[in-house]
Amino acid sequence: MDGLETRQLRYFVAVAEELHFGRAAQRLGMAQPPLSKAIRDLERQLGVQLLTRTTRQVGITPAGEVFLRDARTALAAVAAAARRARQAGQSRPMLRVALKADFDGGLLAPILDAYAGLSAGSSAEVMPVELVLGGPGDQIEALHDGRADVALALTPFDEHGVDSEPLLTEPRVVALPAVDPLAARTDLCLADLAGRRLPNGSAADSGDVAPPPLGSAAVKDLSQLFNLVEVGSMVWFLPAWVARQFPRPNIAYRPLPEIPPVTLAVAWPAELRSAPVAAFVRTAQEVADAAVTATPQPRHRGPADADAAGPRQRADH
Amino acid sequence: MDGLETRQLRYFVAVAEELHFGRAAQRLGMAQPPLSKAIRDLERQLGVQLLTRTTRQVGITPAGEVFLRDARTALAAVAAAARRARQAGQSRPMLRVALKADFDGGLLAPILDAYAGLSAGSSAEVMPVELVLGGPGDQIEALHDGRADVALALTPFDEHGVDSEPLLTEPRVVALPAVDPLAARTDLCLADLAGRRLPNGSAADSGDVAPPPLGSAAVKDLSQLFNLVEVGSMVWFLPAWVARQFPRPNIAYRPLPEIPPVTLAVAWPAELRSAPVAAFVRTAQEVADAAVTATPQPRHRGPADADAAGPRQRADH
DNA sequence: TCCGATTGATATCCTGAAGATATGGATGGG
DNA sequence: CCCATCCATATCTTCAGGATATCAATCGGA
Repeated sequence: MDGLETRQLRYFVAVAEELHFGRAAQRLGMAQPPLSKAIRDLERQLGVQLLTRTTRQVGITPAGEVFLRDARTALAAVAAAARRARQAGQSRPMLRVALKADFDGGLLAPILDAYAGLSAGSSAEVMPVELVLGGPGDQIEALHDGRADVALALTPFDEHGVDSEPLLTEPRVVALPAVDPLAARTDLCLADLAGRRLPNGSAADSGDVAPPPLGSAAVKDLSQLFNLVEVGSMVWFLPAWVARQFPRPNIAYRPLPEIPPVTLAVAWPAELRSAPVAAFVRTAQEVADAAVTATPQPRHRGPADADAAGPRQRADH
Repeated sequence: MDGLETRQLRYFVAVAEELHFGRAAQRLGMAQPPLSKAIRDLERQLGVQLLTRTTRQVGITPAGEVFLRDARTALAAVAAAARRARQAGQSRPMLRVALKADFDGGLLAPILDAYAGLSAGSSAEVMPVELVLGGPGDQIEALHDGRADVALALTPFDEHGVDSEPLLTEPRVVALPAVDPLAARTDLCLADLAGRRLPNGSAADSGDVAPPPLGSAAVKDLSQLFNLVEVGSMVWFLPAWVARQFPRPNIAYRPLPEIPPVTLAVAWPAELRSAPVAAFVRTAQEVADAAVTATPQPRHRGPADADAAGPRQRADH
């Protein structure tokens, strides 16, 4: 009676995403008829209609929607099992740390140093670190499908299935072309950005003040982002530490009090808190605490930037 | 390259649990040779040795341990996908509430009433309730594999992958045979129970003061438990509300300050917070609050029990 | 030390299900 | 009204999952 196979889940996800049997079959590297049959068998097995097909169009039922969601997480869980097993089988297992390039708040290097330095004490809970930078999806997704053991991510993110501890909170600044008239002003508000293209694609003059995603998947690293900003095709919201770490002559960073601050957090799969992960998390927290309390604020740029890169705050949970 | 099937996971879990190919094959309803081959193929596919076999004995490697854990959760995720899809496909979808019989703190009936009464307001977020009482594992497991949408459970439980809100906290009492000499005393401590058999199976004279599990899977409901206690073969720790709800002539409930109190909580899968679930959770909290603030303490039994069933406290997170 | 019992591995055969190809039928657009 | 599009049906083929029989290695006991 029971016994769903991941193959069936993969097939359904493909069809549900494409809403087109032909394209889904092509994506799966198979012919269309067996795919149709597989989906029909799946529906019969579940006793539920997942898709509505006319001869011209495929739609998804409410039950199909929930199954699509659950199928995706189940597939991620299976992939995670495989990845973690492979990882655990390595003779030199690595602690895989996922992060978005340049979005570490300047903490990555000291954290890695401190973590490596831990080996003097108890060697068992320290292992070599491997950075997971690219790949599909965000860092949290890398945790879910087993590509990484721990992640540095900017909140807010999807907390489902992960535990996390905040490391540091900073306000966000807006990155403008230096030639932009707004760059001459020190106090900006969201309304001033009317007409400029924002990260979420919509123009700023639409009334939404929702916090724009600053980790849009489309832009892979800061270099690309800086290029877009420099040519004036976009403005962007960035954590203040980025303004501190990456001064650029053609880009002006300005504070924007309306935008809520971001928090950099260390996250790991909720089920899994191995000794090395725990040690890494602890180390990260200690480094972040030290950075907040001990570090004098570096000010390499103009006075406006000093405001933008206001005092670091230890994030409170 | 990739493409792990749930069948492979089921096979591995069986072998890893039995540590015996023959028995595992029997459990899976298949012959031993293909099972051996399947496991070997799995290991080759992962590039990792999961089991150590001599001709006489099967052991599990560290990698196998982590894979076993992940495989179990992946299988639960797949099962959950199937169950929830079936559920969502029903023409009259039900809100399935998992709980342990008689362990609802007396809140179940008022919660259900209040929840049903909600339909007057916004009908969309209320659906008929189905109780999930039995089945393998505990209520949290029922959430994980999709047998239930919400659960009432006693903390502490495994919080991984679930969100929860506490409803009420009460001290625990010990249930003794009325004829037990200790029943004459009003103030007991753990040491007094030396020699009696405790729920976790170990005798009380072993030095552990760890909170004994009061939801041992072995005993399905309170009737069985009461029988065991009445014949003097066991003493048991129970939430104080049980003493209030189920007075028994042959059983004495006595307070035991050393045992930490329990909290009844409402829990749901972390990924899933549908409108009906949210409404149920809210209703449960409101009912619990009302019960704590408004209910006069009913006292049907002797003075000692009154102490045992001390004031209800609203649980603080 | 030897023999039998236990247990996993190997060899060979078979069945069924996954998949391919060819084709039909329904629908929407021009 | 016809053609293009797209899902369903029918039939055939292949191969992987599984069964049976057997071997090989190890442990225990006499």
